[in-house]
Amino acid sequence: MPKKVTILDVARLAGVSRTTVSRVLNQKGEVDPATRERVQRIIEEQSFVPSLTAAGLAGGHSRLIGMLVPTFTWTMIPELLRGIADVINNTPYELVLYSYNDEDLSRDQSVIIKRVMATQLTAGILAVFPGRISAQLTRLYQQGLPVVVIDDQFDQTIPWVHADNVTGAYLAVQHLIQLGHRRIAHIQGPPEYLASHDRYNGYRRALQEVGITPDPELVLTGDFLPPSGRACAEQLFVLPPEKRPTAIFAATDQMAYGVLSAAEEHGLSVPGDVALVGFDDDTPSAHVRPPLTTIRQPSFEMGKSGIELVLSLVAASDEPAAQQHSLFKSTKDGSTPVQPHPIKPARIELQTSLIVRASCGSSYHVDWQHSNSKMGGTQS
Amino acid sequence: MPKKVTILDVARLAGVSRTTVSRVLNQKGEVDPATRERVQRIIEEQSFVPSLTAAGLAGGHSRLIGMLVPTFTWTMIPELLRGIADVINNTPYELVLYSYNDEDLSRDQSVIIKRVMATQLTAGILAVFPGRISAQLTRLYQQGLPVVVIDDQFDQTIPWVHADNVTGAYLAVQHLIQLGHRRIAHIQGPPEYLASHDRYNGYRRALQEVGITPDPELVLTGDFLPPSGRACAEQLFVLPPEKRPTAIFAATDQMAYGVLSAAEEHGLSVPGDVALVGFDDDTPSAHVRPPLTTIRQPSFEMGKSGIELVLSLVAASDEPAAQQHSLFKSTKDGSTPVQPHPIKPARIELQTSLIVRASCGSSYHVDWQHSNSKMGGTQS
DNA sequence: ATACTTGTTGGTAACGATTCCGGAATCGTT
DNA sequence: AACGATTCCGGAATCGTTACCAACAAGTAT
Repeated sequence: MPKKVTILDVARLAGVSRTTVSRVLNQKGEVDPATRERVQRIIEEQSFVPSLTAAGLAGGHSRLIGMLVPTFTWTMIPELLRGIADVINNTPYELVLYSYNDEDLSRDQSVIIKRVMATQLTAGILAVFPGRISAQLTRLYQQGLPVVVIDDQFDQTIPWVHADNVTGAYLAVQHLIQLGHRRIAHIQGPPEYLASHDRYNGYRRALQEVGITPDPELVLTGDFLPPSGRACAEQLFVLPPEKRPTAIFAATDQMAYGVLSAAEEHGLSVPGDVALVGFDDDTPSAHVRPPLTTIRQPSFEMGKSGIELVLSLVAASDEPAAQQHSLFKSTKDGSTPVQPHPIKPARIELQTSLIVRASCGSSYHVDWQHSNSKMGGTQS
Repeated sequence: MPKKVTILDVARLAGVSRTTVSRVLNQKGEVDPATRERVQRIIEEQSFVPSLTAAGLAGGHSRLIGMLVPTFTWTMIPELLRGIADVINNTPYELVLYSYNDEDLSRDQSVIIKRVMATQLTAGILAVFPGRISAQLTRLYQQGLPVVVIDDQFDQTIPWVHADNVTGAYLAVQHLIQLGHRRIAHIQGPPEYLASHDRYNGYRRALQEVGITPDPELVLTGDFLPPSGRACAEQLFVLPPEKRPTAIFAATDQMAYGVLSAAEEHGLSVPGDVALVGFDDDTPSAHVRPPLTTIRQPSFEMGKSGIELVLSLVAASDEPAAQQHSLFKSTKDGSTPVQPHPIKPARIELQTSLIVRASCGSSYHVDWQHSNSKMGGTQS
């Protein structure tokens, strides 16, 4: 049980001043290789870890990255977290979790943002699927706080990381077209999320490419969850036979599960009577009956890229401290000019890939290798 | 954009010293109602929020709660987080996320613990499904850090919150027995997790209660995930007919999905040829074919109770600051005596409930209402 | 040899809040 | 009118670290 060893203790043991220890800690300034070595050994021996708290206070910058996560349960969040943790664990940074309820929009949103702002606790923000909240994030970003958004953004200002939803949806629908389907329905997600639009657009593009005009009657809106998928499917199944779709592209696997239930109830076979393709490649999708053809997103990589981007922005706003400081040292001469990020918005787009299983009625031999994916592959 | 208002600014505006402001902030000491009022108004006007960093440094205690989460994807984690966030959002505390990889045990474990210890960043720890790491947590707890464990603990020292896995499993198996099954197999989880043992014990108990001796050949071990469930099921399905089980109780829904796959491949019908019951009530379980009978855990409540317990422990170790301080003020007179928590270990057990669907072959009318659950109920 | 770099190091003042302790104001008693 | 008690408030030290600036040694140019 280490009895709280401080930087001063290390300094004493190494026979130097705490300034020097601090220097080797932050690899700033010149330190004689010999002393650096010595200090580092002592640090190791004492298993000394500088107090984040004190460092934050003194240095004016914190080692904490805020992570905004909606309580709304996206299935890919756990995988995303894995990617994020993977990176964070190799840095001196820690994650602060801000969870907010995306449902009751009015209250929670500004409260959370205020909390993030006010405590001045974090050096940067990684927002996962911000949905409606993303407007508020823009404000934060413009005030100089490094912010990165994962997967959801309408205006084009904040750095972001996202999967190529358009192409993913395009691949899915193209696949159905190649299997001979012409009346293809789409169950889209709520309009608050960019992903909903992107997937819809991919759907449109694939149809239009082969000269099919999208039929508005075949495009329904769900909320990403199974019950809504079931409800939409029921609407489709009661259409007169000539108007009924022969295939359905659901914007999430979860909604596809709902479609499966509805089909069973209506005595329709999948893929015999209707083909079905989902989106997300949730774990259970390989195990439902029939196994679900779907689009896989590189969740792990998205998390990884996202946090790396935040970290690089934070680092960048530390280096050119000269100008950036104007943000915090409120000069007495009146208004402190807000200094936006000089870095151009970084956008990282990751690729999606088609996973062919039984629910689309494919013989598993369709030529889909020309997809732009590196991860393609049928799985058990 | 608040230009970083400090406690000193508030003090000036209110015409008092920062000491007084601090007092109204922490409701310590006596402050004249009038001045308190005035100060509070200024605080409100300036939307001043004290810096957690500075407060932590000065006060010796932090407003951060560490949350240990394995990267291993438990399906109930999102729901658990919701419960935790729900509570935290109404307190001045924030969550720090420590994610660790439960797979490569040797390295990550001590690293994480060291990190938690060393940075002295958090006032308490909430550990979710710690599995193998739980021994290390005991050490932390004994050193005086408030620690609460959710769902996993072998020695009986740390406060914990858990679902009643034994009774859950008991209910599941009892239900199968009531349906007439006698040869009931169990696919259990890895021995590192307490839940695996508990569920196995519930299984045993239900069998023994009706005079059936558990057949070791019918108890297999998986790793909670679908492929392992499939592998175990295959082992069972190749048994000679007279030894083959007529029902399977899988320790997780995910493994049950694997069983479903295996059954299909072997041309066995569920529940016709084998009945199946899972555990966890994952979202997709209502949508697989056939819908899965399972045991539901109150994940949300578990999260809620867990964080509340941590918070109360933290509060308790703040109040009687006198003795507790001996922990941190390492006296010169030699060894600092370690002061264990005076509070008796709190244990909170939440109830589980049987969700009857089609996979067990029940007609949905079995009398299972005598379960100890308040949440019972068949769902679509 | 002197002055001037260059490279290293130490001293000291922040950072923003809490906490201990002593002093002033208020009040009721004798 | 004076006194202690009680309430309320301010001064100054402190937490562990970083930032800034001055100081010192050694090496090089003059």
